[in-house]
Amino acid sequence: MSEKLILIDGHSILNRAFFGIPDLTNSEGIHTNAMYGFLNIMFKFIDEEQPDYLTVAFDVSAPTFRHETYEAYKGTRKPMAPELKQQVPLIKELLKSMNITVLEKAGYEADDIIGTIAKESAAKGVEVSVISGDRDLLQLAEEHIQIRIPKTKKGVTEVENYFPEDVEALYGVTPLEFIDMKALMGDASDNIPGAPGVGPKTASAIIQKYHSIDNVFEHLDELTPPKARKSISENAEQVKLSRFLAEINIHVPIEYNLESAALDNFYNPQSYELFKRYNFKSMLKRFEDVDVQEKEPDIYKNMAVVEEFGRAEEIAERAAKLIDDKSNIGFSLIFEDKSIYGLCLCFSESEIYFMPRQGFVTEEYLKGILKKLAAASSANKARQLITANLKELLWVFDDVAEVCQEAFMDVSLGAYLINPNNESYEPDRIAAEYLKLTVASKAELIGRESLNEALMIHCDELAKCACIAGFVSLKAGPVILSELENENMLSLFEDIEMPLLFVLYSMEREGVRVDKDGLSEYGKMLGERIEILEKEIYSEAGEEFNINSPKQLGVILFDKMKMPNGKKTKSGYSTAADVLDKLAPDYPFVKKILEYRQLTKLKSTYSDGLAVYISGDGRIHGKFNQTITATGRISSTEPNLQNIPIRMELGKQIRKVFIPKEGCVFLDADYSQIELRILAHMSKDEKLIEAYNSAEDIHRITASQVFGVPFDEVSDLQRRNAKAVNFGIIYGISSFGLSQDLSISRKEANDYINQYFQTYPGIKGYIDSMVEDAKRTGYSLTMFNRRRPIPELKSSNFMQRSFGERVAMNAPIQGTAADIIKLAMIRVYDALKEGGYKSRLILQVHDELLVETYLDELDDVKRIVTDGMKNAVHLSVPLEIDLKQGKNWFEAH
DNA sequence: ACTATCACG
DNA sequence: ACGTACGTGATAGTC
Repeated sequence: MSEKLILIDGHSILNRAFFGIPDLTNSEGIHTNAMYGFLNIMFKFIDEEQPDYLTVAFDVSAPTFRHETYEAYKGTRKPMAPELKQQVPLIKELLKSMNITVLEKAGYEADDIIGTIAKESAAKGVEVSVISGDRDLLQLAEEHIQIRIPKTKKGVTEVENYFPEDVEALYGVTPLEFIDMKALMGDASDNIPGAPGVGPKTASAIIQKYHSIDNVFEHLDELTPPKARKSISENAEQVKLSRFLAEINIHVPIEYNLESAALDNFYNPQSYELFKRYNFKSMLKRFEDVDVQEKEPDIYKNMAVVEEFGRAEEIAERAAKLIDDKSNIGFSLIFEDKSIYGLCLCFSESEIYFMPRQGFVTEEYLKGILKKLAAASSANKARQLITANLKELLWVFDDVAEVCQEAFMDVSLGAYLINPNNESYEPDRIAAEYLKLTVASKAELIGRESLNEALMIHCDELAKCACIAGFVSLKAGPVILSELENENMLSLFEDIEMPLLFVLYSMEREGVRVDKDGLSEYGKMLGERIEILEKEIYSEAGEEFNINSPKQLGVILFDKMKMPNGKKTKSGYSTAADVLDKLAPDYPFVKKILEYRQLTKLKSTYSDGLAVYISGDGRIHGKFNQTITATGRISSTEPNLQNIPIRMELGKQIRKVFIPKEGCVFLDADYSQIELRILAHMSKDEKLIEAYNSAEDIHRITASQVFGVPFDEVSDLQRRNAKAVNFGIIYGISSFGLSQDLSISRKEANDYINQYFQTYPGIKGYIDSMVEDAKRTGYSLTMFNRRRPIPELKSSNFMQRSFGERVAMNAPIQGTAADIIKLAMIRVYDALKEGGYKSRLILQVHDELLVETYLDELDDVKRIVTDGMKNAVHLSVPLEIDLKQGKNWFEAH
């Protein structure tokens, strides 16, 4: 069995990966997609071929040229995108850390190095695979050298393999003749000019006949077709130059020791660090068998699992003393549902204690320790108890935490404020970002087993997990706080987000009552209608198919029934509602599809979907997530209670099953056009401010002013258009988007926008300055200093950059609205608590609050909600709300 | 795991 | 010339 060598054309594969993989960024903002794609391709070939040797060749970054005129060609090349450029040195570093031979040589291209080594090695009897993204290298193919070109099609990587016979089969010429062929046909991607007008077909035919460029020139007179003859003779110099450029130099004077390119210890602590840093999660499992954990901090060495009750007592005492001394304590709880499995208290790097529940150390005991510390720290108002994901663990605290709010600091929440774009704010991510420390994630330590099982199997892992969280919280807490202070976000953190955490917890705990029977009846009704529709659809289609499958539906509509293509295609036909809407007037069948879609959506997502979340108390306790959105809004999951139907009549009916408990009514209040009012305020446009101060109907008055008609004479169409422009402004206006929304031409849309800006000159200036500021600083800011970094603004990609600009216009407005309703929620929550009311805030839907209100408190609560919302902040326009009450959510909204 | 679709603000 | 409105989450189908 002969030995195997894989040679990789570094830049070519990196380039392919860059354009083939969507943009990825790690927590430091480093782009990683090209590296990720490169490694994927590399691993694929290594896994498949199991080579003995591996070498990657790169061009030297300084421009190299072999010929005077060559410089000119290079010069016309587009500069490399900065997102790709920054990854070039990083991938080299990464490969070197894996002990992979990386070659580059000034004055020579990667092609030349690869050619030289491939020929040399093949001569020694080694089987060589050359991996490249383009076909330049086909000329190297010979008996023991194959060229392998990976191509990504529809997400699947296919490889084209070329031995000499494959080259001949495809081009009709030998690999060496391929050079001559290329000299004629040129190669735009490699800046080889060739003879204009001569394409692959002609070039192949000519070379098949004459075999070389020299011979071509000798027989120039007899060359056919005449067009090619003319082009080649007129561009003789250029063709000769092309011949020169196309040929790979296989005599590069480079020292290459095959033995040192042997595969050796890819997976080591150093490369592990880099894989973690770049967040190549799926590849980390390749490190499994290797002991790479050594480089982790001394957390494990310094942690102590406390087995004796007496020792636990000492630690509790020491903790109390530290709180008195105004020191911080990092802590974490291991818990599931409401039961505690252990508590970690971390006082310093060398004092990390984990107290598992056992013997005299009962759940109550552990809870008691925390409660005492919370009470003491609360009195200091110093947020000395630091942890991650505080809201989740409030469930095991009973109500104590709520009265000790100022005892706590949540590092996850702080890290979210500093950069809300991150995927998660778990301890491992916080350690990486703020402590430059690699620690194991919870998933790595205990996987996705339930804690009960984890406890039996990996007690150690559980302790490690707790200690990491405690340690990271203690260490990262002050770092995050000082960062918040530097960015003037301390007030946002302490006065809005931390208090809100307790409000959200209370809302989760209260939940919302749902009429289970009503819900199942609603589902049954839907089911019956779905069944009828289904039969009709099958009979009209002439066959049974899965209506829910866009693929199958597309075939039925556009192939079988020959409806005009909605043209929107990506992986087949688009069957989205806006496409079907256009077909519906002409095809009753499409109307049925749309209705079927609507009904099945309601049944699966809402009727059946909600039912499984009703708990024993007859209520749904959804989660309100505080660290998800980039703009500062909260999000709702398990289930999502922020997208319960309301726009369509049938869907809206489901709100009738959301009911208050006995003796209560729902009080529902929503802000009226809060985002537009914020726009008026922040832009300081006097005309807009005056408009909103004088009228209720914002869209109508906008129409009146923009189109210059009296308020009472605004037509419905004018109002609709004005409304669309208003929304457009908030979303980050573009004539295309507006034209799409209103189904008008881009030009008309542009006219509307210009008219709007003319009417309100302050708005134009405002949104321009928002974009400008964001471009300068790299982030946008809300009224309350909430920031959103917008890295897209620096992108070299037009589409991404435009997206960044729209985000820069939208984020301050949407974010300020989020700030304001958060303030309102805190005000309402505090007022209810301080007044000793039993009524509770239970839902928030971005600009709407729902309060389960006791009848005897109704008047007071109305006042509290109205005041809490309207006076959350004072803008230069009033904040109006619509307040309604009802015996269910349908009535109340 | 990813895509298409659709529910809400 | 590029190809789009901003922000979310759940479900079903497909790979």
